[in-house]
Amino acid sequence: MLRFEDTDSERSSRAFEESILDDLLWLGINPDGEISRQTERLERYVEILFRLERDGFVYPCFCPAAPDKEGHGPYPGTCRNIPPDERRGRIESGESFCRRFAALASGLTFRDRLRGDLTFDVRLGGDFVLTRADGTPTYTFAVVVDDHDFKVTHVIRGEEHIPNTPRQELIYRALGWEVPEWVHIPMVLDSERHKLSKRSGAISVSAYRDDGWSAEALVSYMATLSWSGAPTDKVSSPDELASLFDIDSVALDSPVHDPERMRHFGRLSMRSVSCEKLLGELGEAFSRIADPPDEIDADRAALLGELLPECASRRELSDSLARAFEIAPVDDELGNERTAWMDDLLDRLAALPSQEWFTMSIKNILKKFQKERALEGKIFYHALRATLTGRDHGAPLALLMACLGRKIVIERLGKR
RNA sequence: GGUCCCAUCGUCCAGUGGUCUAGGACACCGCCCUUUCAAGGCGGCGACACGGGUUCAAACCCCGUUGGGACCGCCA
Repeated sequence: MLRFEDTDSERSSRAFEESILDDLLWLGINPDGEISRQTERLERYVEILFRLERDGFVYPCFCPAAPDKEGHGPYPGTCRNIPPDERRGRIESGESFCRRFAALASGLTFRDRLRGDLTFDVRLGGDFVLTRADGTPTYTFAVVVDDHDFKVTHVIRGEEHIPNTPRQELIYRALGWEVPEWVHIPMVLDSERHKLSKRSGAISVSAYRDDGWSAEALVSYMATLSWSGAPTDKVSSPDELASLFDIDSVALDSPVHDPERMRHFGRLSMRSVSCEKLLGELGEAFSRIADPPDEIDADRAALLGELLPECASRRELSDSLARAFEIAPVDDELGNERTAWMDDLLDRLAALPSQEWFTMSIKNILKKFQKERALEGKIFYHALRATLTGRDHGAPLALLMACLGRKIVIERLGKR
C-alpha cells in the first residue's frame, strides 16, 4: 500500500504526490494495495483523539507555537496543570490551542529489531503535539492510527525516527493497541558525512531519470547501502532484490553515498542494452553530423559499442558521442602535426566514393598508405587523429572517420 | 547544551571467540592486450579508532575514552 502523509497543508500538494508516485513506479516499486491519504481520514483521528482525551492522556495547550528556531529544549509542560475550569473558560473564549500528549514515563523501553531494547526518559522530550491549533493531526499521531487501522506489522524507517518512537509507543500503549515491530535503518550520508540533502548534492530520482540512468542501476546501487546481500557485480530488479532481502542483515552504521560506486552500476546496466537499441535512441545525435552515411548503421552501432563501456547513463553516452565528433580546441603541439603526406592521404580518401565510406574500406586505405610510405604507426595515427579531432586519443580512427562522414573528414583534413 | 545511535581498507560490504599474516566490490596504481583512449584479463597498494578488562585465545564479549552522526518543531 502507499500512504501520503499530507497533514501539513503547506508542504503537501497533488503535484508532489504525482511526482512521488511517478518516481516510485519508474523505479519499479509498485504499490499493490490501495493508496491512502491522511487528509481523507481526519474524522478517524478526531475520534481517537477524543478517546485519548477522555482517558486523560491529552490536554489543551495555549502556548504560542514554537518560539521560532533556537532549539531551547523540550516543551516544559506549562499548560499541563491548568485547572479544568480555566481550560474550559479559555477554550470558550475562543483562545487558540493545540493538544498535547502528557509524556510522563521516566523509563520507557521499546524493542528495535536491529538494535535491541532502547530505553528513553520520555519526559526529556516534553509533551508532544497530537493536533495543531487548526485541529489537524501531526504525523506522530496520525501514523499510529493509520498503522493500527491498516494492520501494519513492521515499521521500517530511517534512524532519525528513533527519538520519535518512544512517543508513538506511548500512544499505542494508551490506546491498548498492539505495537508493530520497530526497525530503524541507518540513513545515507553525503561525502561530508551529513544527512543527504539538496545542499549536499543529493539529486532527485527524476533528475537521474532525465539523465538517462536506468532504474535498475539506481535500485541496485541503493541496495548495496547498509545491506550486504546486494549483488555488486550485476544490476538486479527490485523483485530479485526483494527475494534476496533479509532485514536482519542490515548493517547499523550510516553509509556514505559514493557517486563513483553508483556509476559502476550505471555502466553495468548500460552494457546490457544493445547498441542497436541505443542507436535508435541516439540517432539524432548522429544526424547532426553534416555528412551522415546512408542507411548503413553498422559503423555507428560499433562506435556506440566503443563508447558505451565507460558510460553510466544515456546522458553520458550522448555527451561522449558529441565529444567524439567535435574538434577540440587544438593546442599548438597537436596543431602542428600536419605533415607532408597529409595531402596525399587526403587524395586517397577523396577517391573513396561516399557509398563505400565504411570503416573497413577506410581502414584498408589507411593501412595501405601507411605501409607504402613506411610510416611508423604511432606517428601516422597520432598525426591523423590530432588533425581530425584535435585530441591525442579516442575511438578507433577508421571507425571514427566512417561515422564522421566523408565530407567532414575531407574538410578537416584539408584545412590544416 | 541535553538525549540517543554508530565505529573493519579512501568508499560500500564480508567477518557473530580460534579456519584472519582480515575477504570481496568501487576507486587508485602497475602489467598484458591495443595505432591512442576506453573496455577486458592479470597483479598491487590499502583497514580491525584508542585504552583497559574477560578468556588458553578477541576484529568479534564487557567498560571507558575518542571520533562521527541523528534528534531536541503546532515538519515528516
